[in-house]
Amino acid sequence: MKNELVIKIFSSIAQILELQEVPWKPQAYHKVVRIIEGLTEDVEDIYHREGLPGILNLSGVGDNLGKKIEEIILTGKLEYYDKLKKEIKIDIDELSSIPTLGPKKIKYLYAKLNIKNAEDLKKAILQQKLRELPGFGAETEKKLLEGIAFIRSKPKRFLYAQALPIVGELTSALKNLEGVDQIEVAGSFRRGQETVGDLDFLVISKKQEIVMKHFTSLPQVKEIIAHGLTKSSIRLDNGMQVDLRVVKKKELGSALNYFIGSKAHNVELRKLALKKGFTLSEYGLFRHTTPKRWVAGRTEEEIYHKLKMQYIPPELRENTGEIAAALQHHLPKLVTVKDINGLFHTHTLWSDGNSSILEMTKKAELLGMKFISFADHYSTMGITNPLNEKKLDQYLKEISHVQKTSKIRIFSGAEIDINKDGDLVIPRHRLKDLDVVIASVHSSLQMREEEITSRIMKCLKNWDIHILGHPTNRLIQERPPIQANLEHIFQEAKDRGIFLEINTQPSRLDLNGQNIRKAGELGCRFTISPDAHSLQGLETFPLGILQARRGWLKKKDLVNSWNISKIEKEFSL
DNA sequence: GCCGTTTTCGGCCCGACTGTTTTCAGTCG
Repeated sequence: MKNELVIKIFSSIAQILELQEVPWKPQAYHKVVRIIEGLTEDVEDIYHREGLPGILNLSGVGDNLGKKIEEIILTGKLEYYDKLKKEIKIDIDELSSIPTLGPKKIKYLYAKLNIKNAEDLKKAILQQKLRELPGFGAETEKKLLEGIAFIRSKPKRFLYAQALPIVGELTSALKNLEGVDQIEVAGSFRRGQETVGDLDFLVISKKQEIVMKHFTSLPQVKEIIAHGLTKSSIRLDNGMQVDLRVVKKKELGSALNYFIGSKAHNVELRKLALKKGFTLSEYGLFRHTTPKRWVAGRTEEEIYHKLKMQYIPPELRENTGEIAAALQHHLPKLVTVKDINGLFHTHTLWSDGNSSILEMTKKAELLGMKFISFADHYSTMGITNPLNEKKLDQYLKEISHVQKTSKIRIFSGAEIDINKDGDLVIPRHRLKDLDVVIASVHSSLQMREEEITSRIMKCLKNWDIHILGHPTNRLIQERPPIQANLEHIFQEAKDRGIFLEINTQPSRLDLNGQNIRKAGELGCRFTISPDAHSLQGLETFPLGILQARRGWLKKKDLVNSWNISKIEKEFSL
């Protein structure tokens, strides 16, 4: 697990080099950071499999940076970085995290006022020393002071599911405004990223002034960061930044493309455009003539079309091979929410859920599902109010009872703990009583890589299970994934015909898009599993579709899209 | 520091907003 370390060290180096006004090198480091951020596997895994050549294969990585990555993988540090850090006495990471403070100002402030960190800066501002310097004024002091307060109380990134209602709220607040013809959300939210840092909106309007005035005076606005005619930025009460751009109808496609990103995707797309004799900006695709001539930009589709490539869905735009695939017309036809016929992994009052089997079934029906699969806990953890052998019989009886009057197919099942030794905590002969068997790790999450890998492998090899539940056990921004060798696990799951779960609990999203793609390339198949403990919990399943799409999955890769008889056959029912 | 169907040298995405200027540099996305 070295990606984060490489990212941290390289970002820091880039900032130091920017400070030293070294030309071009910072961009090279920044570029590699972007590449690694979008990587579907860890550089350490690549290195162990393919050695240095595998690292050099990454775009933007040449001999020099390749060897530096190798050093970080092998030693956990980088001599060049340690040396650079000694040269500069400044806490560059802290200072450059302050909004509106960049390398030029940091350098100048160090030279003039010996400011080395945020604390020094705060003192200097309170003594009103900055405003005496050319290029600085009272307003700058105020902005920087606010910036320091902001980084000290900096909110984490928001979960996708937390951003979702905010997007809905802001959309309806702006949509009905006089002069707004269309509104679109862009940014990482539009790409379905599991967390979002800020929100980007685009509107088509001829009444820019009115729109911007309304936007910056919404009741949720805590701070106005920028207020212009085409671009404004605000911060909401909850700390989230929201940007709004007003664009012309003719430019909506190119603006959307630009602001949906990712940045890495945009940079590559612009380079590709250049090669083909165009320039691409948020204002359109232009033919390289003098004067340059507008050729596309009303829609995203026409831009990709003019570049002689397939339209690339936002979820794929991470510069991880989608541009090459689109040029060859090899993009997968991604699964959609409409393809989903039913849901796996739901809990009821029989363990730690909040609703009955009947209520959950009705809700699934209301969501347009053709089947639902229950999976109450079979566990040794008392806190989940788990099933035991006796309860299991009653539970199965109630499922059959509800099935009699239900319009949709109900699959029985259980989510069974994988114990420390890699065995399921249920008598083996009882497995045949269940339609769907989910095996999950819930305890001893701290085991070393070899231990936890062989624990899960043993379960996959020796037990007749259908689904491996939340395979990495991570909780976004709360708990890291288990240290298992996922590649081995994915391979075994594939060989044994075991489905991998895409758990759609908002803070799990496990597997995530990157892991899904890796497993999908090995030939694995998947379930969308809301892991619902309530009626509302069932509604989270579209979050899993976003991850599936980010993992390049097609309809047939998700069991949820199959018809009932095919599922029954696959699960030997 | 990287990269190459215009190049192994000479390029490297590009425009809006802000504050402090009075035409622009710095920052950001």
